[in-house]
Amino acid sequence: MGKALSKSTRSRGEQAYSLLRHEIIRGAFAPEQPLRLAQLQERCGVGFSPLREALTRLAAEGLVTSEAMRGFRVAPLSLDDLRDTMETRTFVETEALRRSIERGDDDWEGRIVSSLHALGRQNERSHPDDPDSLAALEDRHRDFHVALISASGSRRLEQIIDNLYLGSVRYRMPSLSNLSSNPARDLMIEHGAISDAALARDAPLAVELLTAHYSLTAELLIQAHSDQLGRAANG
Amino acid sequence: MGKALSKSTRSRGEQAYSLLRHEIIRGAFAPEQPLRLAQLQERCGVGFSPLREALTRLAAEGLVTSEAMRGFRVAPLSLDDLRDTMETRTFVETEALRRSIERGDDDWEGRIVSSLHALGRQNERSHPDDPDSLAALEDRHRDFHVALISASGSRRLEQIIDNLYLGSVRYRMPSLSNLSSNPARDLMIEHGAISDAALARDAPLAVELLTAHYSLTAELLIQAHSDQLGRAANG
DNA sequence: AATCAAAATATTTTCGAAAATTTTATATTC
DNA sequence: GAATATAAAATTTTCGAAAATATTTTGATT
Repeated sequence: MGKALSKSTRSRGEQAYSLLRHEIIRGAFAPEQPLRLAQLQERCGVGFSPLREALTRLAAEGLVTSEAMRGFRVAPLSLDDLRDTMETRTFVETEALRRSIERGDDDWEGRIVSSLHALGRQNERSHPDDPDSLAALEDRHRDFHVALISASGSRRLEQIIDNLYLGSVRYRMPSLSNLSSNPARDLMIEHGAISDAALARDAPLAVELLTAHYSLTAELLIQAHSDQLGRAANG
Repeated sequence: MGKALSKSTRSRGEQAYSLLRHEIIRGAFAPEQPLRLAQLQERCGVGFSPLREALTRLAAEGLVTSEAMRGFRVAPLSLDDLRDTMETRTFVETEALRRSIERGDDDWEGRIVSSLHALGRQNERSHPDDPDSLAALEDRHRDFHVALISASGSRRLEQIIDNLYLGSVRYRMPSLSNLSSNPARDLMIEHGAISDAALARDAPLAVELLTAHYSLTAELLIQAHSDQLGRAANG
């Protein structure tokens, strides 16, 4: 049997999936907005079947809602969900961090160091006015947090963390420039401190710093969105 | 066909989804077995499109794997995954239990009492030789554990718990008769003790009992499956 | 004007054939 | 005989029309 290098055959359904995923995360659609097939067909350039598959998958992941015979909508955003998501994230990720500190090997340390470095470089390069660079920064940020917990030894925890990240990233996107330009905050210092504590195998400190990191993020996001969502409800 | 009184319009895709979900949980298909569309089309009585949607959703939930252009398979089972799933379940559910004990109101207590009662009744009624009654028992068992954590106040934790239950139930099904007929174990006493501790708002005790409950279940399942999976690997 | 039913329109959902891809079988070469 | 190319079969994936269902509009009645 020939071990030909597998040509990455991305089906149309997967294309549609990742495109829609991106657009929803980016905030290209309003929350609760109906996602009409005909419209999406034009936008994505694929037929009904792969489109419905993509939407079904996104529904299972929580990015869209579906009602029988009434199609799909963009999943709603709410302050309660934001709070819940960030709290749950903290709860699960701190456990995964503890386990990683316990079990992590040289490769794990390498992943932390290199992802932190990449995050720093992208941070220098990024500019609040350039959406692409901010999206890249968001990706590096994610990579760093994934690296931190990448030695937990639990596939299940990793999956949960991945899904919770997905649930929280939508809240960050619209106001990311706000967050990163917050003068009272130096994200790189926070990340560096977490990284140091993890590499020093100081689990209590690392957990405390990660918790503080997420608490502060949650507070800022809640503040940003309580205005925004409140305005939308009254306007 | 059928009486036209259906207000709840279940689409064919949803029918196919819940049918396949059941069959996979029941163990009607072997792990890693390819799920051929033509075959399933006959079995479920629906066309390609709703079938693929159902499979896509099952894949997102972890019951099925999918590879581009090579279709779907029943998700594999492994000892590592079993261990991981039960450990993660314990970690998440004990937290949800703590919060429920903290926040639970009269309705929460009512749900625990009534679901425990229903579990006891079904337990009397069930017979190891009757698969239907065992499936019903499994459902009542699930209801009880859902009731226990139903005042956590966290939709996210509930979702995670739901998915982890789904990930573990397949390991229990084939050998459920083995488990329930284990002479060294009285499940009703274990459940009663957990219920009592929860209603008495004794969080540490309730958590300890729930942990022990899951640990014992995990041990028995691992024992049962290490034989079975080991045999399959060597034979 | 308000209410209701029926028609008209819009949208989702399903079906089955056609296209694309993988897998298996067959033939060819060295 | 092993390896490789080519053809045939099996299977997945996609498309667009048709069916099923939801939503809006219309028009008649009170």
